[in-house]
Amino acid sequence: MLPLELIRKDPELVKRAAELKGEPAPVDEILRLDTRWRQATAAAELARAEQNALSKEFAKSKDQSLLPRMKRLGESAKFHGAEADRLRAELDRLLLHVPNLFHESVPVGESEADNVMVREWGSRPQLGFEPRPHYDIGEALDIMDFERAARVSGSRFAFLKGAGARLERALVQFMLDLHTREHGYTELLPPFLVNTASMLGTANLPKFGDEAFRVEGRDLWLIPTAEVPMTNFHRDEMLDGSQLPLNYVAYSPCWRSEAGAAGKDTRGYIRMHQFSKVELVKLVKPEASLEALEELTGHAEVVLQRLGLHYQVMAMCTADMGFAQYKKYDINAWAPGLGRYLEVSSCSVFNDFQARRANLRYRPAPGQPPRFVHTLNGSALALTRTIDCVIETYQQADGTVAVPDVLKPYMGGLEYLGPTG
RNA sequence: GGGGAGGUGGCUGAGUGGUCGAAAGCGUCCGCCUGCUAAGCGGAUAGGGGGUGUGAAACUCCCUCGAGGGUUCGAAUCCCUCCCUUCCCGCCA
Repeated sequence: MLPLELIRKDPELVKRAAELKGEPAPVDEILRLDTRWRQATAAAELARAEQNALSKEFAKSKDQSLLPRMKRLGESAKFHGAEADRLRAELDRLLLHVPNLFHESVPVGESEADNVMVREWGSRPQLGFEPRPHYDIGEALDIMDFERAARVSGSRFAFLKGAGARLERALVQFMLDLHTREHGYTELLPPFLVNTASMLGTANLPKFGDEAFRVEGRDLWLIPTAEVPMTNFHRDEMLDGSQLPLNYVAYSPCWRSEAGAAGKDTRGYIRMHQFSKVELVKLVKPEASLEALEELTGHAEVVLQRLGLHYQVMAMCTADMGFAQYKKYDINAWAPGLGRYLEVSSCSVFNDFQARRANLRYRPAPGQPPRFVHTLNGSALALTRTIDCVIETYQQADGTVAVPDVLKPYMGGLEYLGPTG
């Protein structure tokens, strides 16, 4: 959420940013409501001030003749106050629909095609034979099962089996160990269901409710990402400046309805209603947030480097960036069998956009007024697509899949995923 | 699910109708004292919003004691609903 003062002071800036992001922003409506709200507030406060003054007098003098006036003032304050509350509620509702600004370094663009590659690591491997997609390999080795998953749950679900299930577990373990031991993150195992307030805090609501699954009859949502419980971990707290930055890593399943993706990535282990992810979240001081984004992105990249997977880091352009992000990098890893890059990570900085919604504050130093923290998050990594890239990159001519060196300790020393695996 | 207790500032915790945004303590900051540190002494210290206004300030008013509603001229305090925490009982992986 953007501060109302900013919208008042520079509505054109807010409008322009929203336009470039391709998001509607009810700026003019907000300005109109703001004016009316302030008028109603002034009227209510005037009446209440007078009422308070008389009330003090009455407490001392018990002068009964004051009562009728006090009663009238009370009614007036109530009347204007109710109007002010109504306008403010509408104002707050609209404020939740105003997208975040973006950093000046974000490329202006109209579509995915305008994203800018900022670096790449490795190169497309030459396998010396026709590479197969992960779903063919997975089914041939009997480590991925889409048919039974469709029967048990529906489309966009999968079973992993045997060495496939173990591979995902190994990857999770490897990522968590890397980030906790080498990158200084504290591990959380968060709740996988959260309430509406948390979804609002990270800006998954009100705009993206269609994307999430909701528990019927309860105020609970299946998390679309661990970012939601993680970023809300310190909701409504007053942090001490000396505690920052806070770095958290968590494994969780993620659930998404994929409402807008009908017909897209229907084949394979790519776009699932449920997928596993290792997520990084940082709470930092405002002046440190852009640097923290680079650091966070780097931490995600290390995972791919250790796995020996070729990838590109893309700076998202305005149109591809989304409602809440201030700046965002996607990391796309190469899947030789599919012959395309898969988005395995998305790393974003939100500035104080989420912090305002979730009331994440810190006191820079004793005696100083509180400030909002800046929040960041990034996948490191999404397991589905990482597994695809591992399988497709390490596939052998004989149909087996070599286990990357870093994963061998997590796979009980297993060298190859084979039919017996 | 049944019954009890409770949710107050950065923290602990008092406060059952007006003089309470709120005692006291802790923490923190400033000053004094001390060769230095500790101790001691004095002072300061919640958040949010509106108005006037400035380079910053300053002044002033309003709101906020878990959330929402009600009673009252007036609510942290009384009533209702909900949420959360905790204890006992029941159920249960």
